[in-house]
Amino acid sequence: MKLTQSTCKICKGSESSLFSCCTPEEIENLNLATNCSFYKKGQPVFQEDSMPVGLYCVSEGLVKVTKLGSNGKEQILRIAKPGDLVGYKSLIMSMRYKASAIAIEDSSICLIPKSQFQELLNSNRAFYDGIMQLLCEEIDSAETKITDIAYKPVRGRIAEALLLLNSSFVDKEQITLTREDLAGLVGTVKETAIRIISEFKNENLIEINKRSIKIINEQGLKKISHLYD
Amino acid sequence: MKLTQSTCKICKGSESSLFSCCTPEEIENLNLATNCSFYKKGQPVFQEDSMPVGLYCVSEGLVKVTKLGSNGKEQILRIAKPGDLVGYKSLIMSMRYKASAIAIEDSSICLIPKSQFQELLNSNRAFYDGIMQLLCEEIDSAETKITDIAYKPVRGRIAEALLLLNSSFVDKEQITLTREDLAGLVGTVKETAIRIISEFKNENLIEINKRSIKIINEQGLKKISHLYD
DNA sequence: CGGCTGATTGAGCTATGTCAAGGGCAGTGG
DNA sequence: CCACTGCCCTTGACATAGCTCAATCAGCCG
Repeated sequence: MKLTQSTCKICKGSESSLFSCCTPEEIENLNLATNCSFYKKGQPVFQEDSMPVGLYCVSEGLVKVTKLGSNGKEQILRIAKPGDLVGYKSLIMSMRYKASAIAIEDSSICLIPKSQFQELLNSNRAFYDGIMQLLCEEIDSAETKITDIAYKPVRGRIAEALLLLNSSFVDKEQITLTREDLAGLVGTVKETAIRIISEFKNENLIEINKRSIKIINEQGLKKISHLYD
Repeated sequence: MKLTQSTCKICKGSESSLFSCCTPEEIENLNLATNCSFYKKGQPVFQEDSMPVGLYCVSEGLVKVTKLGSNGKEQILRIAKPGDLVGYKSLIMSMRYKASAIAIEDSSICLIPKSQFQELLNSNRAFYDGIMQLLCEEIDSAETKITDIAYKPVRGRIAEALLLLNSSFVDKEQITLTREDLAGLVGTVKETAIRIISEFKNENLIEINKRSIKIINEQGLKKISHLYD
């Protein structure tokens, strides 16, 4: 994978990015202060219980945000893709991270220093509002996840996760997560995830090349995912 | 239960309340616009999928915020006690409620009209910051809940829930939730919750008078709750 | 070629859900 | 004051989804 030197303009470009509400000068300031680095697949960006020093913005690659559960299993809370911010909650609360972030692909990730972030928060109301929206969305998805994990069978959760992954990463059309990460995402173990994936394959809902999964019957998966609503 | 006519001063009094960062005039304005009503146990305050008209503030009583899961089981996302706000997320996002709120005790609940809420949000930075803190805390607790439900056995989750309930409702020292609500809180079914509660009773961790639960060995429960971390 | 990482598959086991049948207590109405 | 009714709570018996453990396989890289 080739990694270009990132600038915040790139992220501003992505329509989903929060930086779209920043002025050119603000972006320029960010650029000056911001520190982009490269993370190899598997490398941690930050760790649960450490203190945040700034806000991370994924420029290229993919990052999983995980929390350690009982018996050491890891629950994936969300997966951040280019343009996504990571670690803002702990930064806002000025508390230790309650989760870890780990690159699951070779990634380029920028660090916006805490001071810059706070300045933006203070000076740019739209930015502040945007962060608030992000927080609200995160609550929504967390609450949905709670309800799913509590009552929806693994089969339904995997179907749902595949659909979600597919819709978020439209560009690539292939889901390349490790089976173990997929399991962590829906709160089950590797083996169970694998079994269900092969069921889906046998039912012609998905195709598998090498490790990566391609959805070929979206409707079917949707039906399975909502079977129990 | 006797319900007095509420004023926002009451909520302002509770140190946890967000209104403590409001000026006396702001409080006075709220009082004028705010509309307090009484809800009988079991009565809905608002329903999933309806549009928010304002912010609810629990003055007396207890309210559960629930989401319907697969097969119609209800997951309790949180329980709001006097001084707590309910329904701010959907209000901020201007979206339909993603959860319902139901009184689980006879309650007195005030409705702050949407316009008032937004005005406060716009004019009082401390209030805005406070809401943001609330959102962050909610994410934290939701993410913890996800991880717990995914990997911690019911026994541990019930112990945890009892401890949490106990610490939030210090004044009453007794947990009076229905077994079914307790089950909904930790994502299991009534029968399982009941069985585990009787185990706890047999192990002298809790006492039961009538339906209500009193913790008599906090350390023991903590140990069970963290057995699997 | 050997070693490593991840994917698979099989065989059991167990926690937890489901179904069904009481039991107790509180409020209501005669 | 008693019987009735409607909540909850409780317990037992049983079924099964999903977890654990263990063995094997397949691709990949040095």
